[in-house]
Amino acid sequence: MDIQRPRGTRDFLFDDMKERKQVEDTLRKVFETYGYQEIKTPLFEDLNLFTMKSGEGITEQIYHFQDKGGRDLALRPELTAPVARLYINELQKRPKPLKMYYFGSCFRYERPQKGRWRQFWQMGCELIGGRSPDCEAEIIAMSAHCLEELGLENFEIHIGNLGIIRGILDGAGVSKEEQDEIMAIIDKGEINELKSTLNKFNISDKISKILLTLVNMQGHQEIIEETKKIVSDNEDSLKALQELKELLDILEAFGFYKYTVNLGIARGLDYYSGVVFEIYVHDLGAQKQISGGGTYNLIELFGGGEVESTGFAFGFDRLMECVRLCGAEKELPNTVDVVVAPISNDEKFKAIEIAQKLRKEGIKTDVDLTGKKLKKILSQADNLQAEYVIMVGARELKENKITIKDMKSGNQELLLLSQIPIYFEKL
RNA sequence: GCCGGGGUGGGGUAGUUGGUUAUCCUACGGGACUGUGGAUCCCGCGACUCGGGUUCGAAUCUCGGCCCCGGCCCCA
Repeated sequence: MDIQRPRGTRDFLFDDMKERKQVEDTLRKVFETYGYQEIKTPLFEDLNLFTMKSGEGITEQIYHFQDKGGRDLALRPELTAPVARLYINELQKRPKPLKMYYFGSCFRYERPQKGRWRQFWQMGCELIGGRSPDCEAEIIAMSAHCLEELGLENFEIHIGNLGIIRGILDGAGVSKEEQDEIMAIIDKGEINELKSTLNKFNISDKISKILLTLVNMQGHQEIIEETKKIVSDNEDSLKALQELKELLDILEAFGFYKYTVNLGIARGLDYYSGVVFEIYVHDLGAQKQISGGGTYNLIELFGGGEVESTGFAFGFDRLMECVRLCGAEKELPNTVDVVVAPISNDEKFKAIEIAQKLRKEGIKTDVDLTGKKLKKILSQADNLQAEYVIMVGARELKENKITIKDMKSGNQELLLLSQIPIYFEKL
């Protein structure tokens, strides 16, 4: 019987994992320099955690099941809700702001395609209990920092504030449900569908015109002034706009200018409330969004206190795709530094002894225990990109020596057993 | 869930107007070389995605499943 890997999942081989680990370590390092601490939540959670407030879209894509106790559980489709739950369960009384990051896989039952898998990894941060818009600026600047650290350049960071459009809709007396529907269509970017929906909800021509103008607003700081004129008679919108302006100013203090103000971004998940942002890499094709985030009020919805929180996550697999695409990969570390080669079976014990000494010094060492011929061992060592081979043979051992071969130059010399640690001090 | 393109040894491929034993490269194992790698030569290993149909005969035609790729929907 031939058992296949489930659809939409992947096996990662040695080099894949080396590359992924490098990217993971890079992000981890950046997050930690901003004072974020790692957390880990379960792979599955109570189904309600996700169905409650993540919006309709996501519930159809959830892997859910009942365990033997009849509990309705779900493989997590995202990590923001689990982190909010963790906060409410464990961290409510900690001093604020709380900065945390996570790295883990999520699951969605969807049709796989480029940049989309059924098991995928997210790496992101949540900043709970900070002040808006300062924490939003930090999060955005930090995500840009991550991308720069990875050597990526071809990304665009789009920033918007849902409060501007929500303010207009509130002012026009549009219900929460209708608003959500409208926001979903804006997120899609379907102008015609937006027009017909605005019509369907009997929204006045004047308001419709404002909305259609807003969703197309894209640019730099000048957008703020232009938008101010358009929404001048709506206080909530003006307030949201002012907040966005402040965010941009702070962002520039962080040293980041390469942003795009985009009032047309809405985010798929319903729990976002204020500032939202998305990062695109157009070369990726259809699944070009590598990150998204914003400010949300999940914690309140789950029965926690009234706490501002902002978060974002990288689609880790898409990030990997970018790194590959841009040729930004770093050199992969070698598998072993040294291979110890017993010339015959008689030297096997001695070879093991030498290998163990090296390993205890932290040197990546392989020792051949299969009784291969020296020729094969050298070939294998070459394949593993070992820097040195230590040949342990009867001739040398008679004088308490071994032969050490530098695999790059091909040079070799005799060494006393006692000198081996000294020889490798430089490694 | 929908549309389109695919699936041949471990990896990459040739072959598809149906017709002997399915091509080549590479990787791997062994040998030429009894203690010296990345070279050469020889030998070996190993595949038609799965199931049904048409046929004297199917990798090749046909139907369906599975999986992969690109796109839609949706999303990271």
